[in-house]
Amino acid sequence: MLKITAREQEILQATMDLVAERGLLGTTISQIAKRAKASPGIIYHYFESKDEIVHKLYAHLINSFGDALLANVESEQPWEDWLIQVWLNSYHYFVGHPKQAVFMEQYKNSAYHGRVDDPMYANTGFQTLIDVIERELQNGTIKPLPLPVMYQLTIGTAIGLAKLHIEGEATLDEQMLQDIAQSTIKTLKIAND
Amino acid sequence: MLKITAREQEILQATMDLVAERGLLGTTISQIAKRAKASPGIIYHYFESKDEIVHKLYAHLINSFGDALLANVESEQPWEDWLIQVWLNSYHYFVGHPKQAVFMEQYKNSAYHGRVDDPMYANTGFQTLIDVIERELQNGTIKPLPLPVMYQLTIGTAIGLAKLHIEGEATLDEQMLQDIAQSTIKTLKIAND
Amino acid sequence: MLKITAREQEILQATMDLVAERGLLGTTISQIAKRAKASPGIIYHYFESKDEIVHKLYAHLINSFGDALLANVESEQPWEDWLIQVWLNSYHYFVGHPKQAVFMEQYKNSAYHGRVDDPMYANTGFQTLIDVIERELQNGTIKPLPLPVMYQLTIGTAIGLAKLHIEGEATLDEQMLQDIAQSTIKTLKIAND
Amino acid sequence: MLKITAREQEILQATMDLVAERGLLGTTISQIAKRAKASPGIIYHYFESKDEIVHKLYAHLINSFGDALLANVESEQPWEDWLIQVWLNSYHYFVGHPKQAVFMEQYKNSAYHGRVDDPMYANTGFQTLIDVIERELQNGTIKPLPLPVMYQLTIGTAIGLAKLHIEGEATLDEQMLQDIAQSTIKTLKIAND
DNA sequence: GATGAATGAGGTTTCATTCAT
DNA sequence: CATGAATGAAACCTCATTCAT
Repeated sequence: MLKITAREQEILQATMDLVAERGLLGTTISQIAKRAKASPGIIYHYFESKDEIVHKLYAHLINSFGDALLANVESEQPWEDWLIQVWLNSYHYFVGHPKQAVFMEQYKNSAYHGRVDDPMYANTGFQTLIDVIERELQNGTIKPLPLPVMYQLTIGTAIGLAKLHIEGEATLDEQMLQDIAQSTIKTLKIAND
Repeated sequence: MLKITAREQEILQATMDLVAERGLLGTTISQIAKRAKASPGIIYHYFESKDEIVHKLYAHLINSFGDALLANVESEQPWEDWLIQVWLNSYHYFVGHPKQAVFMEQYKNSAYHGRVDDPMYANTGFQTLIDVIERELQNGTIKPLPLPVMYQLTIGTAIGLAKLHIEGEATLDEQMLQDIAQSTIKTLKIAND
Repeated sequence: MLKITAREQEILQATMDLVAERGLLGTTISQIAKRAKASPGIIYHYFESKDEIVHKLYAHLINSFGDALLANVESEQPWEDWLIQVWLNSYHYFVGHPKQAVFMEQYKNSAYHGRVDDPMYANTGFQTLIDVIERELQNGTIKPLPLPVMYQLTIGTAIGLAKLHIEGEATLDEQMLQDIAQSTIKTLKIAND
Repeated sequence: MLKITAREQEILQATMDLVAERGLLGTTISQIAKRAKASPGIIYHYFESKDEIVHKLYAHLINSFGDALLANVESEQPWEDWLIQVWLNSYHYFVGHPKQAVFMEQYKNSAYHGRVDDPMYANTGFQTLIDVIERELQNGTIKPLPLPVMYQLTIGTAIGLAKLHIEGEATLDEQMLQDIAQSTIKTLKIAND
């Protein structure tokens, strides 16, 4: 786990806020400095480049998201209930953290993404998710789909819906969410009747 | 429908290729000119600005995608089969047109998007899709969800999976696709047993 | 005297109109072509360059102004009355030809001016004016001032006032004009009492 | 009164020099940078745009000219003598500051002028001049002419003559100047005999 | 005569990064 | 640690001029 000083934290925070407002390329080092009440020069004392700021911020947010995935889930739950809770956690995380959502989306659609390993897979939250899925694959309870496909069919859908909420295009009540979560998880399940 | 000359077509094509390679902001007018075997100046004979190129290209691709949505679908089919076919069409369109997919994704996550009306809703393919959904909403066969939510749960999922394919992260055989398509459509359906 | 074809006349007219609207450097060959219902290419059949258009237009307008100077003046008049009439002619010419006024002002404050001989001195109207002044200089009725100074003190003032009218900053009735004309001419006169 | 740093002063100075040599539109940011021994980029650290440089320079020069108007004038003088002194000040200011004269002329005949309030009227020198004129208007000693007309008939004439001097077309000795100044001021005066 | 697509140098402006203080 | 002036490459865009048709 990276150590992050308070000053670095302020810089990352300023970056996230600005990217949420103006996009990744609309955000300049000068703006970050001003927002973080710092000078452009000092930014380079804490970070090597704009790239490093962006990558570290992404890694930071991925960690934060990974932790949120496991909130309120208990390992003794049946796997379907467990996954539904993770699904809901994804949705609520992004709805409750719109700036993070915008930043991550910007990141993934930028020249930054793909140039370094995605730190998502180094996160404990995701690892736990992967572990559960692989266990159930071996138990023969879920369809033998590639992991990214499963991720897309579940968390991907939750995030997509959260983005609709953020953009004000559609809001869902808790009942509907539960219903949709159940349906999407069921897509993975091997029908046994 | 806009008339597009051969020269304009070449410029749009060059733009799409480059954006697929380097992203929207990584693509410059000079590069477009060089790729289209033209001079930077002449670009502005055909288009008013880089913005206009990008918007027109997006509108063009949306049209192309909208047309593809309705390929091989017949109006007499039961709506579930109809939608499944549209779902599969979405998937295959993006798998078969990866550059288009990358461009459209870049566009939606850029400062360009949202500054003009999304031409998606003016397209016949999408209109037909919307008509079918609204008809079934009135027939009481599908859940009363906001349209964007339905779009996300169906076409959104198809596109997400196609992107995985494009990025080489996961490939699905036709059998799996059919299965997933059926499951995602079923998410919309009101359970009647 | 230059021969000017109808087509050339149209181009010069379009140029003057546009310069009056947008300034000398705000006027492009393309705009001139469009306004003259021609193509950019054909402009270069009639003129060597934008410079030539501008210079020829200026020469043309200077001629026109020079002719206007002598309207309604009769050689038998006393020289003061003669000059007053010329003064008024100057004023009324510019008030009645605001586009010409704007163009000539733009021209004189541009890189164009000074690079070629000012065609003003080759014009019959101005020559007559100069002749009258030099005759009176020899008659000892007017002060021995350099010609440009006399021009400035008389016609220069008239033009300056006409510009105020054109810009809507001040209008003068005929009575006032007469009065001012008389006063400015008197400035030249040697006091003989 | 705006604070202007030494660096800003250098940039404005370079701009004025270049405009005097090549005109307003013939002067580029690169040239200004080079003349001010700076890089093009740093210009934008001090000014928002080329426009801002031009407007600020004009405002600065107007102030300087306004101050010069009142040099050596004493409020106890009869108004005619007072105005004659102001007239001579105008003339000598422009003769002694030819670059300023060229710049201001360029400015007034450009697209820059008229887009912002003319700072001339916010200057104490001009205000004092206007005050004196309005006072005498009420005293009934000068003709009821619009202010711009009076300005043209007096200061406008002085500036016009100064320009002749700058362009090397005509020089006037102090005696002639006094004489001309007296005559032009007399044009304003109501004849009382 | 006439068209209008094409060129390419050059304009203004932006911004990640450096460095003297 | 901290500042912010400075750099300079590169972006978008304009436009006088040419030339194949």
